[in-house]
Amino acid sequence: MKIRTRIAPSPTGPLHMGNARTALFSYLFSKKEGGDFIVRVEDTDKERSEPKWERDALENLEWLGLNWDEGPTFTKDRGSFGPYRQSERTGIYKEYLEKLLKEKRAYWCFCTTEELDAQRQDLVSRGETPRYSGRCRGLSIPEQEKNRSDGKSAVIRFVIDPRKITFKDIIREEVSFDMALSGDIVIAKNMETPLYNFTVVIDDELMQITHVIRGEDHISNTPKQILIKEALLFKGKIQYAHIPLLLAEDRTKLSKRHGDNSVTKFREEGYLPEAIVNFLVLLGWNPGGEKEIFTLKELIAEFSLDRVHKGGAVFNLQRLDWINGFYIRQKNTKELAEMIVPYLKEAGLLSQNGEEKEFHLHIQKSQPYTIQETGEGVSLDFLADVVALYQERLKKLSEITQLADFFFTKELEYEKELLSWKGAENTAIIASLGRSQEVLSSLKEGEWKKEKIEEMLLLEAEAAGDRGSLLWPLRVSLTGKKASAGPFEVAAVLGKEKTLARITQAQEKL
RNA sequence: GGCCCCAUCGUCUAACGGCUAGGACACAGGAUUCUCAUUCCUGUAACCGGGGUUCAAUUCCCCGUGGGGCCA
Repeated sequence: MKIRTRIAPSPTGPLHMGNARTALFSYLFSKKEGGDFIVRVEDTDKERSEPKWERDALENLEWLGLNWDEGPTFTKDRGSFGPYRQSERTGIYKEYLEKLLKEKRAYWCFCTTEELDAQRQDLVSRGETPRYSGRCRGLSIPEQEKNRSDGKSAVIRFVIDPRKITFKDIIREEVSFDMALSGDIVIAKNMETPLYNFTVVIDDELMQITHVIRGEDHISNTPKQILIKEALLFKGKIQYAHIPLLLAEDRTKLSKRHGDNSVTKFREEGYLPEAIVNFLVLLGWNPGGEKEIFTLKELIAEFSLDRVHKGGAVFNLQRLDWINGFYIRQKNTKELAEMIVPYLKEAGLLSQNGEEKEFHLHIQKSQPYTIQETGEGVSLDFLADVVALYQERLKKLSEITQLADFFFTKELEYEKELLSWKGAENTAIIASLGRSQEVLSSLKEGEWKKEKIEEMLLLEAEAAGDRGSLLWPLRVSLTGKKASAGPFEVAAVLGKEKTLARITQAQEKL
């Protein structure tokens, strides 16, 4: 039988990292077994569900590379299991609701909030578990009908069989719950508004889901769902795997309370999808060996639920940063150049031809970008040269604007004291910059290459005895920064004219 | 409060009765170096506690303790 797993995001907010990890585990498990991965949108909560959040979920799953075989916007084959939005399945749920009602496995409950509170208080005061008393269960169908036609507000409750339910969890072995401790649960607000524990059972059955892989926070819902499934006489065999939770620094479940953990936010900050996938999969799963860098493809081959942990895992940003930096270093610079364009644009450093003002129009095709401040046209190759200098320094793409802004500005702003190497006086600095200028001026246009620049400057620097006395002021004059890429490569990318101009500007500051 | 789950360095984890308890991130030191980063060395750092079982327990069992989740 074909393995079928699903991820069931509810579009009431952005897809977050916890959802993404659950989706990843589900995806990897099904793909490893040659099965199908399904996206089902759980949008029964009409007030809080919004199309934009569905879009957010689908876009991010796609961005992470977790391509689904069936889902609301795409279906591989005939799509006989759709629709994939719960809001489009109310007719289906209604049938099953009617069936349960007719067979008295469910009933209308007319208890008011006040009455329920009172019942609860009573049980608590006697030291018992607060749960629904079952008061409305005895109502005959005509009584129920009468109450309803009287317009009394009501919900539909499912009769919980007070048995011990034991199920096998792939990760936790046997788990059991004594359902005698649970009252009858609400499965629908009305015929058109079924609730989670009910819809999930129907959808998993009808969509022929074989493995439910979800967060541990759902483990206590499982016995309820099993009871509903039995009441509906569903035949599908479902295996459960409750994966450990993603935790924040304070070791509680990662949530909005801990800040924005949406996938979109990480994407916008410049985390790479392969880094996020690699990072998330190692939270709760380990491959057995000491290898820790994995592509999605490798993960499909190696993933196994047997090696999933039971305890929750803290979401450790430093480790994500390290993995992300690693993947950034693997990219070729052309690719990276394209990836940093949005950040440079966002920061107002760069614009793209044809997108804005008409003064861009005369710029050549080979120079599709324009430096905002100077109006100069630049090529992708130029951006590749820039990003190459910072490739090994980037933890995330967004950092490029802070690190390499000096390539995109007319005037550098920095304190003149920064030019001083080991407390050197102004006259010494001016002289040092003068020597750099002299050396660099002597280079012909064709010689303006990093290697040649380095060779010539190093010669001069060695003569000075202390390299820093020459190189530090030079580097600061070009970048305006305490920390940056080296002066040779910066000069090479900057070009002769700008390099010399910046050295002069530095001297004038002193 | 009830039920359920969990427990190895700060963090992610390896170990499936016998090892100086391994790796990675982070941190500290060093090498390279004008700075930062990369890279390469080195170091600090963990078996929650108590009982069993066993020749031998991080590992198996029980009880605590601690943490978490769900329901209310």
